[in-house]
Amino acid sequence: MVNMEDCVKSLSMDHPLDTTPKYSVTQASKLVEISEHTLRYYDDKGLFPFLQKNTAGKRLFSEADLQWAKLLECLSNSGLSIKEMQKYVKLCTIGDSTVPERFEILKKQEKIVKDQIKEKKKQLKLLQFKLDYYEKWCRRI
Amino acid sequence: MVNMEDCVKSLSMDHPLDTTPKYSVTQASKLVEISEHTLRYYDDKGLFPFLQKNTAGKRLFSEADLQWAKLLECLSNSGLSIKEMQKYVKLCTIGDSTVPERFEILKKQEKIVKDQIKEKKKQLKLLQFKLDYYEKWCRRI
DNA sequence: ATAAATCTTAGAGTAGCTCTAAGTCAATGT
DNA sequence: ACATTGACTTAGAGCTACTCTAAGATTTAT
Repeated sequence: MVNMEDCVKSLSMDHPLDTTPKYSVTQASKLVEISEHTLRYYDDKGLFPFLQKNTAGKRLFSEADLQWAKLLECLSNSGLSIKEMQKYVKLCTIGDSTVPERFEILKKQEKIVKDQIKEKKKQLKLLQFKLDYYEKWCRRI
Repeated sequence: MVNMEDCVKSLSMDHPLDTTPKYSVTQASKLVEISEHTLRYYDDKGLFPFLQKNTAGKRLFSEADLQWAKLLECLSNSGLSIKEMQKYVKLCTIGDSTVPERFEILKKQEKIVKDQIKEKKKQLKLLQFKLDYYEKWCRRI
């Protein structure tokens, strides 16, 4: 069994990983720029396996949880579904034996993001072509 | 009042614009790589203002419609909502007087796509950092 | 101690597809 | 000529990932 630190330590380059509960959902939301709704939604879906709650049931995010949130956002934005993220979380909680499988998941996402960048560049070109056309049209009047 | 050609001619760089109805929804879908469902959905939403139907009510896409579909896809992928696309379509059908407004819409989308590319690059970096970490971990075993 | 702020949950609402079902129509085989 | 096939139509249901709302609990400020 593995802990939060193992899951996210690759994200903490310079700072030692801090798992002490510190931030309310509102504070966390502001720090990671993800809506409170989404943070709660992700937690409800089990995507914060190490998130703590105080006696009153309030969520308390640590620095490590914030880093983890950033990874979730990255995976989601690159097209991973909630279900697939749940699977990834599960693999993380199982432990080191799942590293190769986790590697494959991220490798696949890496390719997807690369393709997305290519697509975005195409979109940009198309928009700029139209803008250029409109600009010329305006000058010709 | 403006026609289909005006709306999409900036997209037809080398080829003369062809507005003759040619392709069924299935054929069009394959050509532009957008699902039949989505093409019908966009048409139902009024996003193909010049799309023709034959006597039996079947949609017939011209080359110009295919180019237009590509633009719709681009706008959608860059984050424009259906409502905003409907507005853009409306401006196109009104005519030349709306070119400045259309320009502003596309200019805004250009900025958005540029930001999206930056975001994607950040995501890629994060994934590659994790991949690198996993790789090192595997070798260390 | 009362009011305001901040949190909780369950569940409804939304956007943009995505799919299904039931029916229409043209082309082809017998 | 007529049935079958297959590609199309529509209306509307279903899905995903949020996004918001309402009702209630707890903390904080006066």
